[in-house]
Amino acid sequence: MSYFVNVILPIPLEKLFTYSISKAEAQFLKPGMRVAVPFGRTKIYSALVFEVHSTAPTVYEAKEIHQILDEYPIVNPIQLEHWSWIAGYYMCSLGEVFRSAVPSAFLLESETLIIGNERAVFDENSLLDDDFLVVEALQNQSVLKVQDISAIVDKKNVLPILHRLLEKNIIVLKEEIYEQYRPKMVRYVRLGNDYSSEENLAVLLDSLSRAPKQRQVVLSLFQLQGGNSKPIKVSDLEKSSSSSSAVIKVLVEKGILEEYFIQTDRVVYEGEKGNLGAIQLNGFQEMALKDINHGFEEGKTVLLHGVTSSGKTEVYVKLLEACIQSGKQGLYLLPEIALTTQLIGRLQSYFGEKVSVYHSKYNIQERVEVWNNVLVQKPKAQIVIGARSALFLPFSNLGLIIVDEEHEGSFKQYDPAPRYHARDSAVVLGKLHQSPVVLGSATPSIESFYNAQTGKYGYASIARRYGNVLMPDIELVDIKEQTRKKRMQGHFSERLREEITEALGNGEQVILFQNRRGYAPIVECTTCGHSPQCPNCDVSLTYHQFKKQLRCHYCGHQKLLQENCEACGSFTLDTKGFGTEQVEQELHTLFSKAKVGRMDLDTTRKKHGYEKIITAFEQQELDILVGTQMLTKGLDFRNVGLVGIMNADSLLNFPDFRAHERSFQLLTQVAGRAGRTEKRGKVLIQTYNPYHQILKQVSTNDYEGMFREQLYEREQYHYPPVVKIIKITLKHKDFNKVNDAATWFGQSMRGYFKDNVLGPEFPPVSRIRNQYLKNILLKIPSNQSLIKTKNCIGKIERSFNAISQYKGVRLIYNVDYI
DNA sequence: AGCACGCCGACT
DNA sequence: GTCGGCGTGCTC
Repeated sequence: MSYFVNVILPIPLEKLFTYSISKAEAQFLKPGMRVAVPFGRTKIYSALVFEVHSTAPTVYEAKEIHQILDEYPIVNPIQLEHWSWIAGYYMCSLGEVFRSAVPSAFLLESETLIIGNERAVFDENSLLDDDFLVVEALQNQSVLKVQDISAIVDKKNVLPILHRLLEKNIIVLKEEIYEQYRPKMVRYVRLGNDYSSEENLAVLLDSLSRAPKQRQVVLSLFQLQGGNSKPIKVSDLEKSSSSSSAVIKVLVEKGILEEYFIQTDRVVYEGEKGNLGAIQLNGFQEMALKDINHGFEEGKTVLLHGVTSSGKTEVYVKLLEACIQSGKQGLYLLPEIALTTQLIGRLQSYFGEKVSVYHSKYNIQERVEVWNNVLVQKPKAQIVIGARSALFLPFSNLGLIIVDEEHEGSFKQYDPAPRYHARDSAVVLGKLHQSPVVLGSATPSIESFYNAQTGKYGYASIARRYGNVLMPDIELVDIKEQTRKKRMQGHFSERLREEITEALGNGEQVILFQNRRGYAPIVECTTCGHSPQCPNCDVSLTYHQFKKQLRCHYCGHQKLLQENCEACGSFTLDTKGFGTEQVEQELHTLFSKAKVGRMDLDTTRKKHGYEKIITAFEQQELDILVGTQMLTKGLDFRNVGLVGIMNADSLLNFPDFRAHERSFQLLTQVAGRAGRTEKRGKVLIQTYNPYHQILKQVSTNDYEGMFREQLYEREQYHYPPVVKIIKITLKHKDFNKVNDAATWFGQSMRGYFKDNVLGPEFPPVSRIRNQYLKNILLKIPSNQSLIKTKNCIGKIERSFNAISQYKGVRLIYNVDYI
């Protein structure tokens, strides 16, 4: 009998691949273990075992696996089931889910190594120049990588060289896969065995009298040890003896010191022990908790709708407490940007070292550690707080999933596939684990609130702010009128200036929100009207004053701003629109004494940039903080008396059916940053259109009014949650090809789905990185089968792929597009 | 997705 | 003449 495995490869191919294995391997291998397999002519990939069987493939000969990479499954059956659901629902391959679900360190790829053949006999003079360079390099270094060769000969394509050398038997190739994860080993030292007794030590110190540095090190070691036998890190010793590693190295070589290694965790929590159960819920929170548990009993996902600053976190803590007391694992999902030190710190102070954190700013090594801790159910990973990808950790015993800020669009992955929504995938994961799920928000998404209204989800609410702090007082400022009366200074209305002055006078801090980074989104020549465009994308370049640069926010292209117009040469350049940089600059002139900070992608790109700004603001080193929507998320500043929204219209006029919902959420969330203590906070919203319905609803905090109105509109025009939508994007560098292909695809779709197909239509930015885009939107009414619909799209795709003139046009499916 | 193979312009 | 460009087809 022969044995086979079907494996998932981390590539966007629909099928599983079959490899042959020995009987022993068949007995050892389990689904969820990784194997290295040869793929194509040269590559070796890490693949994940999906099933072990003994049915030989009929139309091809299965290759043998290269090696087994795991001793036990790193992915469990529940995950595989969850992945299958994601692949099916979001229309992508299992391989794509695999690729984004596991830490990249698990996905080893092979690298071709070039090794010199020592026994080769050849005439050096017969070699070409390039070949000779390689041979020469191999004499110094026994192993070379392909990119090394490429650097040596300064050519991109080194295959011909390798071919020639291979033919002459001068080199051998080897495919090597690397385990990327290395446990972190910390170097420790102790005194060598010969010197353990006191007399010997005296002798030793004597003998070192002429080597003061070394003597100092030995003395320091003693001090550090302080009588007990705890291990001493080399790095600590270096520090306390203020000597170099060279000195220690000499001592080790002399045998006076002995070094040894201990494997340690990269991710360690260094705080106080958790003080479980120390929190006391107020009546409103208590009610919400009861409602949530009631929903859980009915087996429902529960929406927790609590106004900003109502103390949802405490309710989560109570839920998590119950979860870990029953010995289960808890998962707390947050949007990436809301994963602040503030919140993590709070959770850790409740749960101590039972909390692990998992998000994209962690390096791959740290992620592997969290993964492994969850896999073996270590207590230190009993609660995981993380961004959307934490959903993929190998939980086997989930007892609770919290999705906080559930309305956040960033829970939906946009690119690459799988384009999954972490909130919805979490609900499915909860079902698989029979674990309850709570979705929390101050401004629930229309979808979730709709689900709560229709009884699909349970509902709990906290309508009061914690400590009975009043909701902020929201005032709309008509900047059209202000402009007419010439009361504007830069982008600041008279009211805003007054309020800022007052707040600063009271020693309060101010947050100003402008949802656009850079100085100005458009630079325009007032003589000829020309404005610099991105060469790769169909957008104007944004001016960043800091480096006098023009930048494309889509592809990252940048160049220096010239002083005169690049089209007509005149010096009459002007800017249109404004971003955070400009607000910051205006503040410097208007409030020259205030210390101003800016928080946007440009100032937080570095690993700790974000934290630095937040800490500076928290510790009141800054008076005014200007920022983009980053500052709406989960930040809790005590001393903010005023929040100003520089321009609400840019949000409201966004060409999308969710624009109003999103504006309401964003504005309410920013407003929520104001006045989190006894004093009532003030919010000023500057707008050209103060009578806009959404702004009124924001100012009266009328979520339900907003919901009713939006739902009515979506029922009228058929948008979610009344229908499901799939956005299909066609992408190619040739404009006409995309156009024709999209027309064909749209027509085929219309053949099946009639008026439920919208487009094809060019998106607002129709070319990104030199690729043209065109979208088709499919609406799926609730009574239409999703599976049948997707099968049907699949059929159209197959016909499409058979048309040679559309070859190379990429199809991108985005289910539940946000 | 990679990556090989194959065919075509522009330079050492 | 080679070098490197991209189109095409396949991967157990």
